[in-house]
Amino acid sequence: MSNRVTIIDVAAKAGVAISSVSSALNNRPGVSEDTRRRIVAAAKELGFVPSLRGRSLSAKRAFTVGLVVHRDPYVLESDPFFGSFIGGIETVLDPRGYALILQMGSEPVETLDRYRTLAANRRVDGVFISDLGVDDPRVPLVLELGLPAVGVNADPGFPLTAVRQSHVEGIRELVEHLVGLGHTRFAHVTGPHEFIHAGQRLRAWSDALEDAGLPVGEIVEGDFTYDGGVAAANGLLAGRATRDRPTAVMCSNDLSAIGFLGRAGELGLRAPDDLSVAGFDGIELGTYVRPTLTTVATNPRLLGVEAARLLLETIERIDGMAVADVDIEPARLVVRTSTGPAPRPR
Amino acid sequence: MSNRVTIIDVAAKAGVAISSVSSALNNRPGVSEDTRRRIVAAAKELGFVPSLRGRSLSAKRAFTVGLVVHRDPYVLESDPFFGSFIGGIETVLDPRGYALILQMGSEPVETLDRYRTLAANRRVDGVFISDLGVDDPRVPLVLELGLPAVGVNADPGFPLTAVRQSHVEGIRELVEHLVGLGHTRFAHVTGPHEFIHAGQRLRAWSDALEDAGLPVGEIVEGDFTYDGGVAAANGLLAGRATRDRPTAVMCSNDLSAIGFLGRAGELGLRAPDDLSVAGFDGIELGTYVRPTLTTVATNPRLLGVEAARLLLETIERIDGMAVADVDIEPARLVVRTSTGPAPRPR
DNA sequence: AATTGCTACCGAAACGTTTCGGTTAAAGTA
DNA sequence: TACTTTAACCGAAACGTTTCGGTAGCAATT
Repeated sequence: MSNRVTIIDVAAKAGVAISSVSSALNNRPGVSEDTRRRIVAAAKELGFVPSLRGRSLSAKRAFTVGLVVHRDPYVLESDPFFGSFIGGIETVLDPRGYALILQMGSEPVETLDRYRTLAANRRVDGVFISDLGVDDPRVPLVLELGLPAVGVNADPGFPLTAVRQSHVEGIRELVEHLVGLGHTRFAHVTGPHEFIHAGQRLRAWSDALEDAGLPVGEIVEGDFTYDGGVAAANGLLAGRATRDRPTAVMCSNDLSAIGFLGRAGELGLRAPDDLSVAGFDGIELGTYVRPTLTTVATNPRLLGVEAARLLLETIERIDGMAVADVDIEPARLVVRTSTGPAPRPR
Repeated sequence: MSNRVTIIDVAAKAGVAISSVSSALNNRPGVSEDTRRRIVAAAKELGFVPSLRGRSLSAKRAFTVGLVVHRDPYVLESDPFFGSFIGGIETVLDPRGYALILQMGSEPVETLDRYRTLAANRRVDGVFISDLGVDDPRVPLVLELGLPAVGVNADPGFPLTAVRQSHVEGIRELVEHLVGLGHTRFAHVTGPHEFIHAGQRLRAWSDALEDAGLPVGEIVEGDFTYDGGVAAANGLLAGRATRDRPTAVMCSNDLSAIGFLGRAGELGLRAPDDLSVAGFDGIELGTYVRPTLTTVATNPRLLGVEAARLLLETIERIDGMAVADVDIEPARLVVRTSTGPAPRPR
């Protein structure tokens, strides 16, 4: 209601030109220490906060970055990734005067349109691209739009700056863990094949098993949901003789592993005695369910922190040079109680 | 890179003044149908999109609203509310040219600061206030700041516009359901007492039982987490004689109910035979766990839709009049398999 | 004493809209 | 014909910054 105090008010109060106020408050040279102090005092006294709108127009920047998530509502609901990822982003954005615009598109096309509008009216200075798909259309789009962007967990050769957390070490550790426990019959429940990280996890799993000289075993496609884990358990376990069942199963994420375990229990198969099951993600829920879930724990918060850092760097880059990728520490195996020695053949 | 096309370019192309372009494109009167068509054609041909920044400065509006969530990371992680709530908000915001700024504060004080900064540099035109606490400090803050705001599931007498989904019908239905099954020993696991909705649910539960002429039974404080449910089960079930245990338990949310059920199972108590357990929320996970979870299903998406509608109405209100509250259809009982007939005393 | 160089400061333009008062020309009235 | 009304259109101000070119004043140089 009371009209906002502007730079003009500060200039009047300090008895200087508005350009001097601007210079003083932004630590630009060309203003004496004396008047700088006077200006700062006046600004403080008046409670001056520079208008983002004025600054935006002048600087040709929105001081805002965007995240468009495109997921099934349910997957999003129960996915711990975004909460922490966004939390991490925030810790970087906030002190630097940026804010995050979040949009959701259920359909991929819809998502693309969101990016387009975001770019068209310059609502954001840059965007995050998470949940990368194979041949993700958002990549050529942001390139065409000239919109600064950072990819999350991109494959090598990604044409934009990317932040990554390697899956391979942790999954290799998991395989070694299972092999060490004497398992020989493996299975892998993937995520939807259109996401590149589903493929990355499968590949790490297969490679590690091959390197160990063991058969890769069965591979069934899941969908990252609890129900997908249930379905996979039905396919891999139900109505099979003991000797035909895998004894060590990795699910592509924790939620589906928990679903898998639940269904296995109903079928009379208890982990870790009858079979071993591991997930991927490291969600908190995995520490509460029984058996507690062996998993490969990622760090979405740190991923968010680094992604935000990279994006701001890309945006504020004066020259057109690309910003170097960042790899955070790899995801690591966390052994809990859902994995154990391979059952003795009787 | 190619410089953005502005209203000036459109005016030049159409051979009119920029004010005419503005009038034409915003459907203001004072421009003939003929030139309007010419202007629209020119704008389209040039691919003109009005600059949000220019518009913002001129209109003294950010065309942005804010949501600041303040929750434990873990609660947020596994809480299905925000995904759907935000999804609902988006469907309203997007067609009206608004966007959502999401911020997270883990500490309550931090959250307050976020609101303050958001308001100070006028980054948003209004905010949502969700997860209302008792004597929530955000309420006096936004009132003091003159920041348009909408509260979610506020108690009666709330000084701001609010959107609500009543709990009482659904919880009453739940009580009737349990009473009809012959239960007589009840217990309730609350949410953290600092949230008003935890109190609202408890009150509805107690009132319904009282109205049925039955003892309210034990009440233990939970925290909305899986682990909180586990702890509550320990307190209510472990080491007790059958006749001292409650046979019907409502947990204040689904996640803690699932934790409760998990721990009960470990203690050798199976739902629905040995006891009945119900939750509140209606999360998808409840349909997958065994037994499937009886619950009172809310509609966070619709809540988001209506909250956004109300907020935009409040913002665009010319007169200072308050916008009327909205009540969406009450949360309803969904009976699944975690509740059943009271166990026969032997 | 005249010239140069530098610092501190100022004024105005630019960013891209919307809005408001004013001007023109056509149409209507006496 | 002379006057008023009205619609269509225009120009400029306003929104609140930053930036850039310019000027005044002073010390240093010749």
